[in-house]
Amino acid sequence: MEFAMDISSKTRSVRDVVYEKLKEAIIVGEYKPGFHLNERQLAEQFMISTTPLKEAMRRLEQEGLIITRPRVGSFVSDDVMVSIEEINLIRSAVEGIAARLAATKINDDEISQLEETLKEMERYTKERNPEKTLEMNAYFHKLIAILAKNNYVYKQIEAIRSFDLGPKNKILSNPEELDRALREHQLIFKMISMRDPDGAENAVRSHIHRSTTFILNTKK
Amino acid sequence: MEFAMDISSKTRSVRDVVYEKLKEAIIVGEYKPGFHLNERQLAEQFMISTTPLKEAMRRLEQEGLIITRPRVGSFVSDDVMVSIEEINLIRSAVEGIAARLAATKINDDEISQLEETLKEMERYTKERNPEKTLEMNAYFHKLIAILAKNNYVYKQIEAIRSFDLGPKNKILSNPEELDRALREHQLIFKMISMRDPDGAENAVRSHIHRSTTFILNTKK
DNA sequence: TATCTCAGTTTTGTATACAAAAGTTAAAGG
DNA sequence: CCTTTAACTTTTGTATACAAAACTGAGATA
Repeated sequence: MEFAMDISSKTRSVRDVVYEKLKEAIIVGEYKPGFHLNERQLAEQFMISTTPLKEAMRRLEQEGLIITRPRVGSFVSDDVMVSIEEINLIRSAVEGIAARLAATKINDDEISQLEETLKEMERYTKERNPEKTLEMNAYFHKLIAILAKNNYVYKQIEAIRSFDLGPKNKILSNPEELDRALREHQLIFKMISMRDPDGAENAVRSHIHRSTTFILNTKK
Repeated sequence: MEFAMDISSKTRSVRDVVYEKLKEAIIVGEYKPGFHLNERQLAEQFMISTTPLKEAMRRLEQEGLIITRPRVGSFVSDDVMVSIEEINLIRSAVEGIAARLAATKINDDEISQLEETLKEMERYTKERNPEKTLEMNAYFHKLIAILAKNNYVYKQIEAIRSFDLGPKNKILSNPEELDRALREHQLIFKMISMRDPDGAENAVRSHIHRSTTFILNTKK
């Protein structure tokens, strides 16, 4: 399976690596809200200079994960720990727009490509292979983001997805959930291939919303 | 050269100023899609070093406005010129979520604050003062973004809003449009103050959507 | 006691130097 | 004539040095 828009494999510059490390550390709570990300200290820890560190921090700042007070320092944002529910609200909204755009722009070749992905997902779901199914699940969503043909939308979705670091996968591996998700993905595909923007947006929104509430309810 | 003077502002750092300058230049089309943002060349033009320039570029990269190929350069993204329609789709989706969150979190003091803003907008609308009305319009939307109490959402909305640089204001100064917008804002306020998340989200979405199509239809 | 001042410390902001990768061109070899 | 290769050029990536703003705290003063 080749990923059409894989940007990360070859570009492993220091600034990218440290960006990912810092982001993960913030999201998993290793750096707690309010924590001072001391430039020199971090540079020493990572054994790098401040230049790539600064570049990574500007990206985190742009995402709202850290707040920088000039000449004082960068601090982990107080409301990084927005609930999974809120993050997924935004995700469902933006991915919904992606589906809408994809429905208006998709061509026949791309419909085949999307269908191929769906078929593969169906196969893995019937084989009860949760790992592969979830992998195809992620790719299906990513493909829609690509088919929106709007780099801004794509970037936003990737940024939001990187917040997912929890034990989500175990929950979603529930067989009934996999079947439900498959049916919803089939609906999404149908709407996009029919070039129905409203239908596509709604299908994605309700899918993400339902799947999120499922996770929340299962957790407790 | 012509940019150098503006950097004298002491309150903001060079990296922030140059970020805004570059962003505006990209949005208004001064730097066209595919244009190579040469680090050293730009640094010379702005009469600054490459460090703050790099930091600004990482923010633009994070936003998807430029694409950086390692050791090659940063280039204005090919699809920066997404139509005003697409930008506003995303905006309506994210501001819709902001309204939803605001409806679930708002307290009585904040309802008064929002009402105050609305009343001021009513006054200016009745006085037929388009400039002030639009100013309050912007503030009303911003206040909702703040009341969502989610820094991520706030940041996204601010980032999207910065794309607005067109002759939008003239179109929106149409008296009928101002009246229509006022009624819609009243509905939005009502929904949020009633703590109705669905109603609030729908009200914002349809308001932004209608107002956008009005602009598009008026333009031609 | 409370507040103001000012020097000392901390921390980031910016500039510059150098290293390394990618791109380019032209000559050599088939 | 086309392809390969290797030197050369261009451009970014990273490290380091220094400047400047913000914070801190002790001592003076009202």
